[in-house]
Amino acid sequence: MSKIISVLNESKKETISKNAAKLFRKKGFSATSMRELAIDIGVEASSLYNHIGSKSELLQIICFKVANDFINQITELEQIQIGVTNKLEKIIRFHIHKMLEDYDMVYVANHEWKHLQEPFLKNFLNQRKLYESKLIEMIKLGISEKSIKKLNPEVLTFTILSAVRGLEFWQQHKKNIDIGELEKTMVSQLLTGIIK
Amino acid sequence: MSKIISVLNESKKETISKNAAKLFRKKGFSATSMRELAIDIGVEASSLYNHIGSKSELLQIICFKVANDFINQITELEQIQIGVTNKLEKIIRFHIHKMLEDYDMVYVANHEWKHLQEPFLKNFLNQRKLYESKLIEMIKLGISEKSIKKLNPEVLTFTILSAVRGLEFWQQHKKNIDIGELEKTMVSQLLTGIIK
DNA sequence: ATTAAAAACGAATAAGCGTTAGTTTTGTAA
DNA sequence: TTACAAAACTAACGCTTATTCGTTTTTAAT
Repeated sequence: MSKIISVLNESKKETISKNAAKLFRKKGFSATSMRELAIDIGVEASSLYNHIGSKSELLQIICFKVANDFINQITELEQIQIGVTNKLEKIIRFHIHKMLEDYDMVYVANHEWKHLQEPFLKNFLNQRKLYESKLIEMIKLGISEKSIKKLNPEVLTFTILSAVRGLEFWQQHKKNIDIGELEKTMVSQLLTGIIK
Repeated sequence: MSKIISVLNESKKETISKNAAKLFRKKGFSATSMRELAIDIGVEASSLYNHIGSKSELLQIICFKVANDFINQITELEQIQIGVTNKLEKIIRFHIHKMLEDYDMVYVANHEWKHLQEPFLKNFLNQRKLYESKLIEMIKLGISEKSIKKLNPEVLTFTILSAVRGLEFWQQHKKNIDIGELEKTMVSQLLTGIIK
């Protein structure tokens, strides 16, 4: 019928991936069919296979794109010579912006990674673990420098990660909550608490 | 072949539901087949339908069981005459214990509710919204009483909820992290922050 | 031992799935 | 205009899905 329409400088594979991310987020990976995806793009399901290898590949593209973005950011941040507290603030803000810019993909990477096939599943979990351990090390450093309270570093890390990964809620409250206020509140809450 | 084995005072429907929760958590609702569930229970798939109405009903049972538990807890808490800060601490601890006791069900209610069919989907989201708004009201009260910092109450609420909903991580770190330490750390972190 | 209900079974159904094959259309460059 | 490649199409494959049906087995009470 029609052709796959890509915006400037975007490959057809990218177009398909972004549409897939939208559907995977809304309906879940397993509950999304290639025929649905095809309808959204305006093409027959079989035509998609001129551009992609499999449904599973789409999930891989999404998950590893997100994983790489976060790994790259925290790796850059490790080089910079600023205090641990400042680094944590930057990480929180990065998560907020990422969730704003690439909502579908970040959501899918957070929620649908379990449907990755081996060896990609193991690979993804390693990336995730790497990110977590970098963050844990940061917090341990902060504790030894006495800028962070002496509490369990793993729990501190996972609580921050859970909080920022849960930023999906913000998509439903976009209209009522300004992003600047969102950032300010979350940074303040996670770093200095909520009690006066 | 064999029969569905139920432990004391547990109906067969409950046995099936708990096994379903375990599978839904591990593989997701859509990726779990009734045949797999039947194998886990030790029976043919068709036999399950002597006890349940549909696969969808299993998800309903799980989601609303969890929703009711949380609604009941916060409703009880509303009656009690203690400070807002104390209430928040109790809520955080309740989430931790719930995640410990009913991990599979809580996980499924948090992650697989989108596969509920109408009108159950709307109903569930209403329950969720009710819970959230009760929590928001609590925090607003705390702000007006000046026991809580004057920050956006919705963001404060969703950050706390995200943090406690993300408690799944703890299941993978059971061995390394004591539950008492977990509670102490999270309560301290969410209420008074991490910066010294 | 007889009977009735509960719960198991195997087989079948219709629908949907990801994917492939073969063919036709479309776009592009010579 | 011709030729070639890219990308669309239709049709079909083999498989899995939730669920239903009719029947048989098991359980429990008389």
